[in-house]
Amino acid sequence: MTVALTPAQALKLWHDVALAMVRGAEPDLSLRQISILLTIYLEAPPHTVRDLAAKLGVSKPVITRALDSMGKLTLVSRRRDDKDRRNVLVQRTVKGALYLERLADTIGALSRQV
Amino acid sequence: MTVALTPAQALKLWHDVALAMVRGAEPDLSLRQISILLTIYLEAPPHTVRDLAAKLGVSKPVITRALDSMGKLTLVSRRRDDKDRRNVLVQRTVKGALYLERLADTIGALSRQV
DNA sequence: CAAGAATGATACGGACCCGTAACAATATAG
DNA sequence: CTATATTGTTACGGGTCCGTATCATTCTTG
Repeated sequence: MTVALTPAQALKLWHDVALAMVRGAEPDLSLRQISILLTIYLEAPPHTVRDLAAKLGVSKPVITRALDSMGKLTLVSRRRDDKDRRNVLVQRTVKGALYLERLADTIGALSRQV
Repeated sequence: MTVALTPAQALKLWHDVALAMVRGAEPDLSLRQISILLTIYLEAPPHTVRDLAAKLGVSKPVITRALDSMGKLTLVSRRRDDKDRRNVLVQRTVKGALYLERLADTIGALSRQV
């Protein structure tokens, strides 16, 4: 089943969700951080710093720093790859899953009001 | 006609749109800035600094600074209220309208792929 | 092995944003 | 007219993020 939002519906939904996130108690993640978080949780592992940087079109330090800050919030975690110890594998956490679950509920609920 | 996104659809849509915004050439606006911009363009005027601060649940300086930076990008403009010269009325611009038009198209197109 | 490539992290200088507190301009109340 | 309230802006100290360049570690190649 396809969704097919009209432009007006799209803007209203984006407005409502952005407002809910700004007003909400959750720490304000940047658009880049949210992109990284969603990529980790929606796409198939493994996720390396290099892959994420390429996917987002940003430099590697941007990813490293975003993982630092989201790691402090325990939204993601990092582990060395035993196969190739140069790589770092980015992994999901319970808290990160809960965060996105709440986000999905928010978007879903607001989508019913557009 | 209602939209009713499932949680999985909601996250995928948010992921795709966030990724498009991060990868896009547009200047990266923060979530707060986007909230302000959408409020100005979607809700009925007049929009004052005080009203926007209350609506977003942030302090007035946050609004002033966001208007400064978005004003530099000519996404919004400001004008004194002649009725009460303490007030500042936030106004739309052609460039701001085009920015949101592109955003709406992006969301609309990606919504058809969830 | 040794030399080169690849990966992620760090250093650095600059830009931006935050929240609190003060401020100038304007309006309102007494 | 003076005192008070309201509005938006600015100042300040602190934090975060950016992009570039550099670094340590690890792998690969010859």
